[in-house]
Amino acid sequence: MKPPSIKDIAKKAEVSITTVSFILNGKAEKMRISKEVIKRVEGIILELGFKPNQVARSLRTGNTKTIGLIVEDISNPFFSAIARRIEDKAYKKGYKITYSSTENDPAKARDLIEMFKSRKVDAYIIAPVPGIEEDIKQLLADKIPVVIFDRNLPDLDVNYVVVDNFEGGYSAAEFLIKKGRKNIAFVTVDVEVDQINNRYLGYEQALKDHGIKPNQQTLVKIPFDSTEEDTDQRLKVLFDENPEIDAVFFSTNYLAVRGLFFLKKIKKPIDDGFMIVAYDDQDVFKIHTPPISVVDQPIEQIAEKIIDIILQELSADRSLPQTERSKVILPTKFIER
Amino acid sequence: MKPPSIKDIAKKAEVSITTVSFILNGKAEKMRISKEVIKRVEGIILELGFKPNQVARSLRTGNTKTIGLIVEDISNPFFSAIARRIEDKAYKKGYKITYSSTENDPAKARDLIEMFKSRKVDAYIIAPVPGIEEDIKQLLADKIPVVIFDRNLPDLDVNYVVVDNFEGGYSAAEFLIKKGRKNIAFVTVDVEVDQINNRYLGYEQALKDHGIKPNQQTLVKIPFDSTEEDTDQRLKVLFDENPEIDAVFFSTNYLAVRGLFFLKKIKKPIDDGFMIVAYDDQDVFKIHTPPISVVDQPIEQIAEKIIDIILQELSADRSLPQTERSKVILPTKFIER
DNA sequence: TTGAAAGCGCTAACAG
DNA sequence: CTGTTAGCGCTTTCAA
Repeated sequence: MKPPSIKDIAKKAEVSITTVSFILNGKAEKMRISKEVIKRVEGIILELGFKPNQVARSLRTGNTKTIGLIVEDISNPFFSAIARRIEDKAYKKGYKITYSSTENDPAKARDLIEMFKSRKVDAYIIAPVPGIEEDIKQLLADKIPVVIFDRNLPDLDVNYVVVDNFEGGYSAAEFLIKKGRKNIAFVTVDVEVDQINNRYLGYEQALKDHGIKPNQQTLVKIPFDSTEEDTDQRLKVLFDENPEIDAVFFSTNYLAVRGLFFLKKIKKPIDDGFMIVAYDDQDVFKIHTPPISVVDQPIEQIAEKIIDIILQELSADRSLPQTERSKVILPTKFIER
Repeated sequence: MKPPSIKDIAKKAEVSITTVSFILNGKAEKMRISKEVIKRVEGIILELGFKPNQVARSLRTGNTKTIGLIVEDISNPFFSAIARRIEDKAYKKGYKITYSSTENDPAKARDLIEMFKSRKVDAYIIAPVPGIEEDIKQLLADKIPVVIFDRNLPDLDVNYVVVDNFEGGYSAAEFLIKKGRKNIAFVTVDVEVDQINNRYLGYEQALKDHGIKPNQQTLVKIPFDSTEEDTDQRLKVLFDENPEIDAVFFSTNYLAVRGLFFLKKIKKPIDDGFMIVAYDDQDVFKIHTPPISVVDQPIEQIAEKIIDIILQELSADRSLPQTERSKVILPTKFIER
């Protein structure tokens, strides 16, 4: 009942296992193995339903045809959409994806990288949390392909695919300003990551460029692991203490969603007198009444770029001198609704 | 620069690799290896940052500590939410998840199972498509733990975790009937899977129990790979040809979302004269104006059950006679909004 | 209490 | 053109 091994095939076909191996790996031609032998062996392979044991192959060749995907939370639509597309393209090249969620916890992220390492994944796609620079550096030193995305780690020379978050923040704030908003609150997550910071900086710059002084009172940082109640509470404080707020810019998709729930709960209407802008486009924002304007990230392109870089590095000759790292910055698109 | 192997550790510690292996696997006690040796070896392991090569270990032991997750589409919130929870519990037991999306394509599903097989994943969690019964049977014959979820394959004796879809369909239809609806359309996906069928049967039964004759004119089956335009077109036909419709029951989350977009586009108001019910709860339905009533599936419980069954089978002694398969049917909850 | 050695299934260098 | 053989890194039996 055990699956057949290459040995069984060889025995049944009355050839050596080398021959079978060559046929398996498409090297039959090059080795000038006779047509008949190939035919016979292939027949037996089919007949016995033989599938090479990938684990043994991996041990021997050192590659697992597996890519490790490390994100913040696979159930976040942004990440699951990326995961979906990456999987698709990788599958076509014979790669599988194994994923893990960090929950923004550097210790967990580090642990995940360790697990992936011991499992010998061929390449890493990481939405990094601060504090894992060293681990990534280690990967790089070992010449393992790595692409980071969503957030950049500025002091690391590594492939990355990000969007222009500064521009994203700027465009959102500018839109609100042009709509006559004077007191635009900024609600964000309490994690010091590059992409979030840049969204804020863009927002700040837009205010300054239009002669508005950023108000620290209306800058709210919500802990990543905050409960719904806690988030609501913080938003309540924001609005209670700053009744003059006439717009809110949410720096992440899930905070915007929570914000919408909160506003609904307190029955604060979103209308000409009070506007909302979110980051990332999702069905929720399109379908909301009124629809919510968003800074849209080109998810498809992001995924495409990531997997392109990975596959290209995977197929490159590692002994050659390292080519330039890919640094991709994609534009965001402001969608007015 | 190559990572240290067990051999390196042994050499440096001046013991045999057997000793190191025993220490690594917590068998030091049982083998009565001296405290000092253990200390010394552990020190060196830490010092060299040695991590056992999981691939080699897998080849030897035959298990990979990896669970294969096969779903319809990882970017569907229902599946990504399940994926998230499964990952979490599996991680705590030292298991990793590798996922794949079938897109409801039996050929792809079969291919995925093959890939997972050759990669020797220890267990399978599958949201099955019709047509892969044989492959699953094969897995079962090989005594590999399998749990299917979301949909059941009625002729297979396999562990499953599903919700009571009949009841779900019934409750939704009954709700609409009690709200005075007379012409309730049923919009569903064109895939003959058990769970979708049962949703329909529940709906049908509810109508019959209340003396309403199901109308085949208002039963729409939309191909799984339908484009947005095509879906819209089919919905348009539904409404154009059946102006008497006063409610729609969407049998899947994504169809309901598309439906909401369509209704918005044609400006058909959802109000006392026209109601919508969806399957699966999502932010979109909560936040919609008016909010949409849904048949809620207990995602957390589903994930929990799945992983419990898997871990339990994984830890069970395979040589023992197969215990009863777990057949879990969880109730749905109708949420009136 | 520890070590030697076989072998998991496969690839590939080398020999014929 | 095909076969022999040496490992990849680890676990585990058996012996000492």
